[in-house]
Amino acid sequence: MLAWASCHPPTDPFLLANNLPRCRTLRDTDPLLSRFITAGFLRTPAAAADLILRLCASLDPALRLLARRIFFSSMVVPCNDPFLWNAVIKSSTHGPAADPCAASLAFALMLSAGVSADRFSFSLVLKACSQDPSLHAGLQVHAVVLKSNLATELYLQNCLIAFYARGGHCELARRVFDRMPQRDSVSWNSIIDGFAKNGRMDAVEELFGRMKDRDRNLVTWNTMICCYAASLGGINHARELFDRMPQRDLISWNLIIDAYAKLGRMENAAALFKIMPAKDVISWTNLIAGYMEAGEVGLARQLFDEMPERDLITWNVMISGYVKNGSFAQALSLFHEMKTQANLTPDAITLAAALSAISELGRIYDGIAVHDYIKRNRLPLYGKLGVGLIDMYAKCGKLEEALQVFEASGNTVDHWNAIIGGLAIHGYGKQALELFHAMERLLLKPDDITFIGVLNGCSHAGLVDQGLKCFEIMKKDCKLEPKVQHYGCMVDILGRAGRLDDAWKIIVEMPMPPNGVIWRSLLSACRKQGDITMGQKVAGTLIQSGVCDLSSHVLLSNIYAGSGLWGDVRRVRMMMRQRESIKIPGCSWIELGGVVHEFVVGDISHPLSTEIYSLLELVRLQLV
DNA sequence: ATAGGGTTAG
Repeated sequence: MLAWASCHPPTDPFLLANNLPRCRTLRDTDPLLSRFITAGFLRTPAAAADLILRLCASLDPALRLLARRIFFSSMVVPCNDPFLWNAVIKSSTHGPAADPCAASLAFALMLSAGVSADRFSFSLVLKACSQDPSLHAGLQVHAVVLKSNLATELYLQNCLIAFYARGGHCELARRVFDRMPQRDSVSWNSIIDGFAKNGRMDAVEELFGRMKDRDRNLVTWNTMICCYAASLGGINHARELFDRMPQRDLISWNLIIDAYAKLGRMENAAALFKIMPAKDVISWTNLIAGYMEAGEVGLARQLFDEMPERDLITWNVMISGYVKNGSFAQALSLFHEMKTQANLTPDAITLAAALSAISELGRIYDGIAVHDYIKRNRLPLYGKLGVGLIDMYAKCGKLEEALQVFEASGNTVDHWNAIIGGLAIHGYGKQALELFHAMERLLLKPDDITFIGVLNGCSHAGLVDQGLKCFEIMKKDCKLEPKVQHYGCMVDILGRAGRLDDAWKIIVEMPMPPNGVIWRSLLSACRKQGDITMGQKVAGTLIQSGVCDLSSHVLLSNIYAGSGLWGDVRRVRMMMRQRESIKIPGCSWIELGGVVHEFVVGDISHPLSTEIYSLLELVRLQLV
């Protein structure tokens, strides 16, 4: 418990807070707390209550945490007024430093302190409970509602419907709804939205049909547009509703335009965008996202430059849009522009997009800078950020660092996939396999991406039996249907081991048509084994199926060359010339002294090529 | 930052 401190005329708490370096953790706020005490903010319970209220409303997470700490350690309980309790609960429910557990805890403490909860307390704590996937806390709050004298209030019934609907328990929401003596628009809208979000269109239609026309308001119509837009083939129905509704607001327009954009129907989206009466940042951002998804990077950029204001989501859409379309350099330059010019703080989505651009470009120093930023700001690694970091370090060849991040971050399948895949592409097949078995021991369910990594690792490390075994585990134990990539890995594994007939068998027996990559993988195995008969058989099939391209010709001619069949080499070369194929050279990069050099395979004119080749040779020797 | 709530859009 805090002692009530001696008096001093209170000044502004935010002036005191601003004079300290930015608080990031509860510990950082300790000096601030002692200054609050000496300044007299905790002189009386009333003064303390005032301070807590102000801190709870702050946008600084550390200050909100401090408020809760002062509140709980001093037990400022002003008679039976729930006002202060509600402020504390709200500070843990909304905005920065949101913490559903703290909200439920405050609510429970409130009840045990003998303060009876009011309508605000219930609605706040129910909102906090809906973040928790388990129903436990929420069901208990429901019981407290029923025992209180507020059980019959329409407003609280609506809160309960929203709580159950948000958690996906629409049948329970329906039970509350059905037992209500009277309902208003909010009740109807909440229950409809609950069913809509769970794909229960049958219930949505039934409920909407039963609604009286005077109960249907703008929110109802917008909710209906939203759920038809999200359901398969529902766009025309959504448009019908949009045209039929009595009046439309900005949300209605944004919903219908976004529905078209999500389907890639950009001409419809753009037409409506042009005629809408007012546009906000969401309208612009949705249209940009649609163009990015459709691969129209230029049009997206044009809109981005044209729009009056951009927020964090706009920048995120642009940066991840560039990444999706393979424009990694543009993604990175926009990322830097965002920090320097837009004065916005990147969030986990921005950083994850930036990391994937960085790993594609191999810009390890940018990657380390992002990692430092994440560490400085204590951003959690359990989501996409951890995965992005592991992937970035692995793709840049820094496997030690990748493993370190892996150990420090969350343990979702995606984290495991990133590290297993990273080890695999660098030839550490044994380690990839070990991690795969560790995953099994932890009863973590591998997915199809996991197996691409594992099989890839077996292929690179020549682990034939283990590869075959994993393929069986995938089908039998995990009940996963192998995709064309998995069959490709198997062809690779068998081909490298010289089991060309088995590889051939995989290709002809797989349930989907083989692609060019898979044939070329076998063809290149034929070249390595010097198996002309199989090589010709494969090449023949390739040419017949029309997926034959230049690299297949090159492989075939190499097979002949390897066996000294120079006549056949000439024949293939002739075929290549006849098709007037243009050689698309292989391209790679390497980093020397912090500068990334792009170079083209076979391009002797590159000033660094000699150096690069000797370096690559060194790397290869070290790996052996 | 300056006193609280239930339904709709990225």
